[in-house]
Amino acid sequence: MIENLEYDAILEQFKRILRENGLKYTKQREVLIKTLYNSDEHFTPEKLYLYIKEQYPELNVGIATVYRTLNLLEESEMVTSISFGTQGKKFELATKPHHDHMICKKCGLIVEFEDQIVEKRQLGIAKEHGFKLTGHMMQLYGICESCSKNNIKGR
Amino acid sequence: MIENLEYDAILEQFKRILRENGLKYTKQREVLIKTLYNSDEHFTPEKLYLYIKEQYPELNVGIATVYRTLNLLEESEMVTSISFGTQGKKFELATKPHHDHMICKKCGLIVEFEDQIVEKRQLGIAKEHGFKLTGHMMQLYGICESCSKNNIKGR
DNA sequence: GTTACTGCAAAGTGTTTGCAAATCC
DNA sequence: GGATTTGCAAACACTTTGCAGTAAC
Repeated sequence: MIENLEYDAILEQFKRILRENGLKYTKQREVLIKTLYNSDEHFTPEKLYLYIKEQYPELNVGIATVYRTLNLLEESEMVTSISFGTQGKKFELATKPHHDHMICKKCGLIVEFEDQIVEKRQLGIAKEHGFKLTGHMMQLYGICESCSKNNIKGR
Repeated sequence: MIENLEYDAILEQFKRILRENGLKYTKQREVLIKTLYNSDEHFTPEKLYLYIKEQYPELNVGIATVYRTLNLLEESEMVTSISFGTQGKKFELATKPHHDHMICKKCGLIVEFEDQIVEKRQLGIAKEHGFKLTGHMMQLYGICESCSKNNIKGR
C-alpha cells in the first residue's frame, strides 16, 4: 500500500519516472516536489506558485510551469488532488500519510486526526464498489470542548 | 395523477424560503428544482441547463439563471454540491437521505454509499477529541471498475 | 405599480496552450 | 547538438455580473 518514503526515495522515484519517459529533471520540478514534501499544507496551484516565487526568486518561475508540473506529477501518481468545497483543487504528495480534519463550527479550530478503523473500512467500501482507492477526504463538523464549556457566542 | 407528498413538501419549503426573503417564485426556478427532484443524477450546471433547454424550450432559459438559481438553492441549503477533478461542480437535492460519495477521478462517475461502521466510528473520534459532532462529509476518490479495465491513456 | 428576475453579452476567474528562447542531457 | 522545458501572453473554459426589458407580487 502507501509507504511513507523518505525524501531521497521520492526524488529517486521522480527522476526514474522522468528518465523512463524521456523527460528532464529541471530546477523548477525539483523545487516544486521539495516544497510539497517539506510542507504539511495542501497547496492550490496559485499558492504553490506564490510560495516558490518568494522562496526561490532567482528561478523566476511561471504559473504555467506549476500547472504543468502538477499535472505531470498527478498523471505519474506522485501527487493527488482533492477539492475542498468552493476552495478549488488542492495538491499533496501521494506518498505522505493521509490525515483528516475535525472543524469547530464556533471558533474554527481545526484538529487533524488519523483513524485506522476508518481508513481500513474505506478500503472495504471501495472494494465493494469495484473502485481502486487513491485518496479520500473526510471532514467532521462539531463544537470543540472549549466552546462547549464556555458557551461563548461565536460567529 | 399520482400525488407525491415528498415533492410537495420540498416545493413548499422552497416557496417559504423565497417568501421569507422577499424573492419570487418563477417558472425557471420551479422547473429547475423539479428537474433535480425527478432525476437521480448529479447535475453539472451545464448539463442541467441543456436538459431544461431541451425539455422546456418555451422557457428559453439562460445558463446564467441556472447558475444563479443553483447558488441560491445552495445558500438556502436546499441543494448540496460536490466538486472533483477538472470536471467542475455537481449538484443534488439536499433532501436526499444522508449518504457519502465515491468519485472516479478518471471519468467522474459518482457512486453514493452509506456505511454504519464509519458513521459509528466518527462519533468515537469526535468524543476522543472532546468534540460534539454535528455533521460530516466524506468523499472517497479512486478509479472505477470500468476505467481500471479500459486503462487507456487519454482524456 | 413596484420590485425582483431574466436573457444576453461582457467581464471575471482559473487553467491550458503556442511560441521563441533557455536549459538539460 | 538535439530535444525538452521554460516564461510569457494569448487562448480557453467555466462562472459571475451589468443592464434593459419582463414577469411576479
